[in-house]
Amino acid sequence: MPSVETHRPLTIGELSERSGVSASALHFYERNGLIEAERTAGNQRRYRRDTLRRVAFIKTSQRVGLPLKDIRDALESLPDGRTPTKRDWSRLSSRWRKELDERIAALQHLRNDLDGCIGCGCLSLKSCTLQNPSDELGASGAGAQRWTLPE
Amino acid sequence: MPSVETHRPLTIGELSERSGVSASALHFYERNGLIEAERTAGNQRRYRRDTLRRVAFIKTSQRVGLPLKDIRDALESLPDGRTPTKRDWSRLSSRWRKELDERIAALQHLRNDLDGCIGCGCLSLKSCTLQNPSDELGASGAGAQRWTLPE
DNA sequence: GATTGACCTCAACATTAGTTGAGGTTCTAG
DNA sequence: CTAGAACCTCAACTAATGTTGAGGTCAATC
Repeated sequence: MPSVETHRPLTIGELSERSGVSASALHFYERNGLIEAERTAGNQRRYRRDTLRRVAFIKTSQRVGLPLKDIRDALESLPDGRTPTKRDWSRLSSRWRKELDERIAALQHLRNDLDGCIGCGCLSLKSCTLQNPSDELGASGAGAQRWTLPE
Repeated sequence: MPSVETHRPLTIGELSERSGVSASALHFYERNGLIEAERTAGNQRRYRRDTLRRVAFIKTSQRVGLPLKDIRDALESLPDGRTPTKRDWSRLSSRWRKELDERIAALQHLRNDLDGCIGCGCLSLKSCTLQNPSDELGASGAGAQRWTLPE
C-alpha cells in the first residue's frame, strides 16, 4: 500500500525542485492553461502528483522545439480534473513520438546535406535540400519561396 | 569563364528573394554581426555573392535550433572581408556536424525514453533521463534553463 | 504566539528574433 | 529628366517565454 506521503499533493516549491522548473515558470504555465492546481484554504497552490508528469512532458516537448501553444493543445487531450491513465498518456505520447521521429529524420537529412553541401564547400542551394526541407511552402504568404540559385 | 553578371554583387532585394529571408531580417543580421555588406556611393548595400551561402548557413543552423548568438560565433571563424574558401567552410561545417550529431543523439535518446517512460505511463522523473539529459544541474541557480549546447 | 521561510498577486522588465511604418534618398527605365 | 520602384535610417512594436520585485499573507517551528 502506498503511504499517505505518496499521495500528499505537492507545494509549488516541491514541484519546482522536482521538475527543475522555476516557480515563476509554473505560474506562467498555469496562466497559460498548461497545468492547474487546487488551492488550500489560504490560497496556496497544491498540485496533484501527476502534475510532475505533465511538467515533464512540457519540458520534453519544449526541448524538441515545440512552442507552448502546441504543447497546450496536446495536453488538452488529457482529462481535466483527474489523473490521466496510462492509456491517456500513451495516446498523447504516440502522437509525440511521431513528431520526434520526424524531427530526427529532418536533422539527419540536414546532417547528410551538410556533409554533401557545405562539407564539400559547394553549398549550392540549387541542388541542396537544406533550404526547403519539404515542409512549409504553400501555406506561407510572403517570403521564403524559391531557393533555386541560377549559378 | 564566368560572366560579369556572375560577379555582380547582390542588392538587398536580390539577396532577400534568393535566400527567402526578408530585407528587414537581413538588416537585423547585419546589426548583429552575422553578415556584412559593401555600400554604393549612394549608401545602398551590396552583398558579395558568397553572402548567399552565409545566409543559407544561418537559416540552416537556426532550423537546428541554434540561437543567432551561437551562429554568429561560429561565423566568426570565417575570414572577414573576403570570400571564404572551401577549406574555411569545411572547418566550420565539421564543427557543426558534431553539434548536429549530438542533437540527433539527444533526440533519439529522448524518443527512446518516451517509449519507455511516457509510453508505458510511468514517466518516473527519478529514474528517467528525460528531465536531466546529461547536462547538469549544479551550475543552475533557479530552474528552467534553456538547453544550451556545450561549446 | 511570534518568527521566518514559503507562498500569494500584479506589474514591470528581459531576451530573442525579428516586423512595421514614417520620412527621406537613390537608382533605373522610359 | 523624371516617375516610380527600391533603398536608407531610426524608432516603435510584436510575440514567445519567462524573471524580478514590491507589497502582503500563510504555515510550520521555537
